[in-house]
Amino acid sequence: MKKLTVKDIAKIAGVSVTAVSFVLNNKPGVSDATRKRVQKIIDETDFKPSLSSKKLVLKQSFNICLMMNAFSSPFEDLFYFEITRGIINQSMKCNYNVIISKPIMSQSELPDLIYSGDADGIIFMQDISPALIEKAQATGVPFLVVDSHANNENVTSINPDYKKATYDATSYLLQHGHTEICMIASNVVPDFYTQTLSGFTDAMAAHGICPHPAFYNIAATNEASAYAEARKLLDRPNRPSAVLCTVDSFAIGVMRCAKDLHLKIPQDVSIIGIDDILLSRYIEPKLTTIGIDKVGMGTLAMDMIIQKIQGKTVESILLPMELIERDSVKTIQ
Amino acid sequence: MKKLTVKDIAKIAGVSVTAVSFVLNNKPGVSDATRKRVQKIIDETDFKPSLSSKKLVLKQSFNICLMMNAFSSPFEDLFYFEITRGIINQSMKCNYNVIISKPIMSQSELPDLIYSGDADGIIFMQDISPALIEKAQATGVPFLVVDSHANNENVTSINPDYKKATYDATSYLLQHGHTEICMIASNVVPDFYTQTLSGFTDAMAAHGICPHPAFYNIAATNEASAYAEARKLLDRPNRPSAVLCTVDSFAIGVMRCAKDLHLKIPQDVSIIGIDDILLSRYIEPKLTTIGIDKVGMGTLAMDMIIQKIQGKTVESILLPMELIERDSVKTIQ
DNA sequence: TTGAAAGCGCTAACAT
DNA sequence: ATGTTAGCGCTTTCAA
Repeated sequence: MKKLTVKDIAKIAGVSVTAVSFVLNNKPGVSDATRKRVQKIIDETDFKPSLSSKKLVLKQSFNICLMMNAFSSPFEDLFYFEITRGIINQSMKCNYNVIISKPIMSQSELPDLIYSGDADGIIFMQDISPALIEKAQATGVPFLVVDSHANNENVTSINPDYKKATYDATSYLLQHGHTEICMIASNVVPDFYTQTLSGFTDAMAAHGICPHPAFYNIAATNEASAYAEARKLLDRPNRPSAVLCTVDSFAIGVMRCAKDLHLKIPQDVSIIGIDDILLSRYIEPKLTTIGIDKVGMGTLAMDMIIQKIQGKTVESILLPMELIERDSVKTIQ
Repeated sequence: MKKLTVKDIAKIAGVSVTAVSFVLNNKPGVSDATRKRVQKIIDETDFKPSLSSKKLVLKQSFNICLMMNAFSSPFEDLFYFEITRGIINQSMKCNYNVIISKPIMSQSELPDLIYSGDADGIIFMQDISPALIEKAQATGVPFLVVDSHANNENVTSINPDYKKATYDATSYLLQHGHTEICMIASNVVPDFYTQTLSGFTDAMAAHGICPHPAFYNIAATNEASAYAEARKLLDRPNRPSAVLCTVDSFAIGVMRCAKDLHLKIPQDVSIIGIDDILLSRYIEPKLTTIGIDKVGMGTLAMDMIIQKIQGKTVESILLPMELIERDSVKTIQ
């Protein structure tokens, strides 16, 4: 059976295509009687108007491009995966599609679909290069950044409050009697590094402790390098009593290392992370960490990008994180 | 600056729109000289043709709809999440977009985008109801099912060989000296239940063992119910020496239960799963399981749906699974 | 309230 | 090889 068009419906109903269009889009300009009659035909024939043509004439795609960083896509990274779930769930409610893409040519170029007018808005995930921001701005397509770790005045962003999270994690450790605390931070994104660093030193200072740089000048990029750093840190007599990881995946590396060194967690070392990825509650012992509602972040991102598309001004937002107490930190006397 | 169109390019280059269209689509019909000249203008102006209009005239959307059953269970998601990664990666290479959606109104209705001609093909993930299959067939949009757990003649599907997987898991246990083996199976999908059941009993029979129905008439639906079943199973003197779970997430529930009962794994109970989800290699002890290349499954799904879209006939495929030996099974004398 | 008709920006059949 | 032109299926202006 041939696919029906507005023309067909108009013919069947004995009205003009204009009337059909008005009925389809709930617009005034048709009498109640006509509207009912047309609606009946639409229902009976189960007619769904073609989206392609609507998009063409409206110059809207009803697509949101979700741009992931080349290295950690939502489907490689459990943290972003949960945010993505929120984005997609919300997109369905808003009648938008989300198209997952990534920058081409080493992150400095937007994909064609942006230039082809096939996206009404862009959600960037994770840190974004200044070059990419510039390109995005040049297109005029509304965009925002989720978890950029940075605070750029010119860019609408949704960020967890990592500084406070680190402050809280450190305070938690201090409250449990730890003073020999090491921090393994991620230094891939400078802003993130700065935020976590000051969160850490501030909390230590609040307890009158000025940590030795060797205790916090420790950077990792992933689980493996966190393992390597932990090795240097833990494999000696005067090891710290606690290690704070600014990313849960690092904490998982540190835990693996501790086990390999036959150190018991938390009896021999306490470990705390930040992020609360899915794994954290399943590893042994369950990881104490600072978490955030990631699905909610995604929902928020979708709502905000739609606001921007509608031309409203949208403010950047800093989201609070919360301590999730599990089994990887012990109190020391 | 106004968005350029083929007309503009044609005017600038002093040729017809046909020439521009041919150049854009690498089609014959223009002289080399013209092609070069037009291409130069295209490059200089950084012109990208509108996709909406192309889609309208070609009656193609270049979208693949990925239909997921549930966004609920994080465990199930972990399995499909890796398949999705394969699908999306491959879609980018093929210049298709994947739009993630789910059936509306309690799984019996396809989303509007299918009826609006906004998807060239559908990939269903997980089991699919006969009603939904019928609806999909009625639309005429090519589709296939990934991990349907079933073998429907009329539906192109990609399935892991769960029967053989269960057979292998059981054999592995038997080879390690276990005879008192319990199986916790998933009974939400009848076909899956049947396959795993026969895999189990066949392997037992091959070793001359006819297991008591109480040892395999055990069904669960998720981690929590697997925990509950394990409780009944393990909390008694004559408990089995090994339990086989037809889904890794069940195994995780069983492990949690064993720990709560102060049973050591694998010293007191051996546990084996099927699926090899991301968690399985991180829990303690690392779960021995039967795995499959899930990203590869996704890649394959994308390739197959494109074949179908191109009108080629595509055969259903049964994929082999492989034993992944880790730490949750011990040898008994 | 209604309908005719002009596009939206492409592709491709057809004429030159 | 090149240009003219008729759609694709909608929305919306304008006239009736």
